[in-house]
Amino acid sequence: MTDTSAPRVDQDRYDPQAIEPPIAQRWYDERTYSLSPPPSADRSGDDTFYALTMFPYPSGDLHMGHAEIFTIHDALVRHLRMTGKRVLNPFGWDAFGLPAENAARNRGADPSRWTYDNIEEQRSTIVRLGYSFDWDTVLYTCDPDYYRWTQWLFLELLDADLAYRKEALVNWDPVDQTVLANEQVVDGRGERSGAVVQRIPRTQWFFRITEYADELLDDLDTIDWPERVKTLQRNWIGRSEGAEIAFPTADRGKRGKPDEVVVYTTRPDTIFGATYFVFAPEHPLVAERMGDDPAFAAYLEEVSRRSELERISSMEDDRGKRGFRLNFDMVNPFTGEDIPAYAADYVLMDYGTGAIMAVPVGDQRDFDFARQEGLEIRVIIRPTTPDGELLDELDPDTMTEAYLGPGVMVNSGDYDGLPWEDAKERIIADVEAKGWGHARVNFRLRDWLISRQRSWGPPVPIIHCDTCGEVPVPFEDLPVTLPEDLDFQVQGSPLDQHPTWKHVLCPQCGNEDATRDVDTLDTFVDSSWYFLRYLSPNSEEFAWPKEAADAWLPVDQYTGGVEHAVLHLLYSRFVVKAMRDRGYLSADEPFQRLLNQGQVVMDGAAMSKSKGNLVVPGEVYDEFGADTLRGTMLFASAPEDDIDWADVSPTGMHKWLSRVWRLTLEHVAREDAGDAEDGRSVDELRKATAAAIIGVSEDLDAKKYNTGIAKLMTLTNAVLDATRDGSGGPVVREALESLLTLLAPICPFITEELWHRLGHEGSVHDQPWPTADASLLEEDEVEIVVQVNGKVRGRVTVPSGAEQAVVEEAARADETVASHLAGEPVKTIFVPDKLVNLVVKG
RNA sequence: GCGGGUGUGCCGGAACCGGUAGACGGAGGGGCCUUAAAAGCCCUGGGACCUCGUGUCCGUGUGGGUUCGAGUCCCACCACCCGCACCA
Repeated sequence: MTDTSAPRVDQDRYDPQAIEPPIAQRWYDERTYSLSPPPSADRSGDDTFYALTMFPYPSGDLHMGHAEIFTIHDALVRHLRMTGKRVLNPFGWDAFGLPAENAARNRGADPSRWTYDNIEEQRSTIVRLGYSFDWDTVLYTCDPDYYRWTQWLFLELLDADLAYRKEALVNWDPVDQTVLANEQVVDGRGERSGAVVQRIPRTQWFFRITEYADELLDDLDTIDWPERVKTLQRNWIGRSEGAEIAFPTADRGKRGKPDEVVVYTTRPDTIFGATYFVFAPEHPLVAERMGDDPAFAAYLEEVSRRSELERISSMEDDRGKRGFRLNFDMVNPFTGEDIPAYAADYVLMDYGTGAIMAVPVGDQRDFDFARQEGLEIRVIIRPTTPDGELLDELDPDTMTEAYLGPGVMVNSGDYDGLPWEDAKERIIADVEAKGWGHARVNFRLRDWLISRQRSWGPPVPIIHCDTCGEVPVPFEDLPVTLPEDLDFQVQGSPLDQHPTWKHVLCPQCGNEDATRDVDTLDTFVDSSWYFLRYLSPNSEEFAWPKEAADAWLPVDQYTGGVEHAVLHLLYSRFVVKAMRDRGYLSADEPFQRLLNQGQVVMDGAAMSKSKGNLVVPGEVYDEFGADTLRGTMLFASAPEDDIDWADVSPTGMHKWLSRVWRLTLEHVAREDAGDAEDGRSVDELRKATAAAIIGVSEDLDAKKYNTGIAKLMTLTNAVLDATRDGSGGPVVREALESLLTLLAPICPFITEELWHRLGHEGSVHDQPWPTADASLLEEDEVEIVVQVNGKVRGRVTVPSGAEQAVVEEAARADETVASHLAGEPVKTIFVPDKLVNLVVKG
C-alpha cells in the first residue's frame, strides 16, 4: 500500500478537502477494491458475500438518495471485508431509457454521448465519496457487449415458450409515445410521464410471467424481505381461489343450440343467489348477439368514453354502474331458472372470463346494481358468528348492503344448512361431477408486456418475414445493434423511420423483403438480469458462468429504493426462475435479503429543483467532506427510515470528526515528545474501549449504524476525559486505534489518514476487525435499583454478584426506601446485579 | 373497504428476554478562554409541585387489561404514512 501523504495546508487542522481526494483517486486508479481472483473464478463458498446496490440510471449527477443507498451499502461492505469476507461488490449503470432519447429529441444530443457523459459525472462523485466498488466488474446496459446478452435472454425465453407475441388491449402512453406494462401504469397514468394512458389494441411481445405466478407468490415466504414489499407483491400477484362454471343461454344461438358462457367466481357457494348475469360490454358473445343494435352501440360508445373520464377523475364516488339489458337470458344451472342478462361496465373483459354470475346478496357491486335496476335480491345465506352461532336472518327488502360474513346456506336446495365453506367445497365438487366447470385459481398478475416503441434500448431480436413469420435472429448475429445515425426529430419511432436499418434478408429463406422488429425491449428487461452479468461482465462466450452463478447467488444483500417493489424486483425473480428451469443456474431467487433504505427529504417534502429545496451530495462534501456526509446519513436514523435533511446536522458530525482528528494528532505529538504516560483513569478508558468494540460490533452486524456511531462518540468522550486526566500512553493509543478501525467502514478517509499518522504502513481497511475481552467489562461493584411496589425509590452500590440478602439489607438502609416501607415486605423480587423490588401491602 | 407500517423531550433518535425512560447528537440557555469573533472546552437540558431533597406527582398517541413491575405483552380505539382497490 502506498503512502497517502496529502498536501497539507495546515498540519493541525482537520481539512477533508486536502486528505480525501488523493486517497479516493488512488483507490480508484489502483482498483484497490477489486475482487481477486474475479468472481467468475471464485467458488470458495462460505466466506463469500454478494453485496449489491440497485444500479443507477444516469440521468444527471447523483442525488442524495443515491448517496444514502451507497453509504449504507458501503459501510456494510467495508465492515464485512474487515471481518474476513470475500465481498463481491460490483457496480454498473442502467443506461438505456427515455431521458436520453428525450435529450436527443429536445436538444439534439446524441443519446450515447449524453449517457456516457452523465456516467462519467456520476462515477467521479462515487469515487469522491469513497465507495469501495469493484471497478473491474462495471457494466453498462447500453453497451452492445451487454445488450447482446439481453437479446440472448429474450431468445432463450422465446425458445422456452415464455416469450410470445399477441394482439391485446395495451396501455398506450401518448406523451412517451410507447406502450407500457401494467406495472408501469399507476392510477391510470404512465408512471414516468404522468399522462393518462389509453387502452388500444396492438400486437406486442410479452413475457409469460403468469406461468410462474404460484411460485412467485409462494417463494416470498423463503426470502428475507421487508414485509411491506412482500405484501405489495402478494397484492400485485393477487391470487384468488374459486371455480369456473358454465352458464347456458336460455335460447338457441347461431349454432342451433344454447351458447355456453363460462364465469369465474370465488364464491360458488352463493350460486343459488345468482339472480342475473352480467357481461363485460366488450364480450364477444354480446357483440355477436347484439349485432349493430343502435341503442347498444350508443351504450358501448358511452362506456368507452366514460371509463376514460373515470380514470382521470380518480373514480372514488359517483360510481353508478351503467348497465344495458341484453336481448337474451341465461340459465342458472343450479336452480334451472332463467335469469336476465346484462352488459355492465363494472365487469371487466380482461379479468376472469369477462362475465359473471351476479349474486346481489353476497357482493356489494351486484347488490348496488340490483337495487339500481330493481332486480331480485335472493337470500341464500343466514349470518352466523365466526363460531357458527346463528344470527338474525337477512331481509332482502331492508338490507342496505351485501352480506360478506360467515353463515350457513338457506334456499340452496341440498346445500341448506351447510356452513358456507363446506358448501363451497361441495358445490365445486358437484360442478365438476356434472361437467359444468372446475375449480380454478385466478391471478390478477398479467403477462409482462416488453415491447417499447422507443429507440434507445435493445432491439427486439426478431425478423419478420412474409413467408417464415417471426424469425429469431440467429445467435451468431447478435447483438442486433442500434444504428448510430438515428434521427430523433422524426414523428414516431426513429428506429422504424431509419432509411435502411430495418431492411434485412430473412435468415431462414433469404427473402429480401424481411424487416426487423422495430421495437426495443423494456428497460426493465435490461435490469432483470444484470446481477448475473456482474459475474463475468466481459465474457463473450456466455452471459454468465453457471458455476459462478451457483457459487454467488442468491445475492446476500440487496440495497435499494422501495419504488421498485413490484417492477424490477418481480421481473428479476421471474427471470431467475425461468433461467433456472433452462438450466443456466440453480438458485430459486435472485435476492435473499432486501434492504429498502428510506428517502432523503427536505422539510418533510421530496427534494426537487423546482421546489428550491434541493441539496446535492456535491454541496455537502465540498463544505464538510465525504466522511461527514456519510457519517451524517448513517447517524441520522436507521437505514430503512427516512432522513429529513432539515433535521440533521452535518456540522455536528464534522465537529466530532474534528475532535477525533485533534485527539489523535495530540497523542502522536505527545508520543513524539517522549511524554507518553498513562494516568490514573486508564482503567476507565480500557473499559470504554472494550465496551465500544463489543457494542459497535453488535450494532454493525445488525446494521444499526446510528447507535454504533453513538458508541464511538462515547469512546471519543472517554479518550478526551482520560487525556484531560493526564493520560497519554499505550492505553490511549489502543483506544484511538480501536476507534479508527471501528469507524473505518463509516468514514473511510479520516480513518485511513489518521491510521498513517499513528505510524502504520498499511491501510486501516485491511485491518482485522477488532475484538475485546468481555471480562474487561465486569465491574467489581454494581449499582442496583431499589423499587418499592415497582417504583424506583433509590439505588445502592454493592459488590457484583451480591446475594439477595446483602442487597436487601443495603436497600433497607436507604432513607428514602425506608420511608416507603410501611411494614414488612410481603414479597421481594430480585434480579441479580440489577434490581430489587420490595413489595409491601398497599 | 382490504393489506402493510409508524406514533417516545423543542428536533433526529436510544432503551437486550418486561426491570433506572430519554443513550448519542442537534437546536436552546449559562459559563471559561479571547481585545473581539471563530474554533475549542465546561455546565444545563420532559413537565408540574413543594418542605428545594439521595424529595413527591405526572409523563412513551388514547382507553382498558395482564404483571411485583409495561415504551416493550394482550384487547379496543385514534392519528398519520405507504400500497391495493368495480379483480367477480
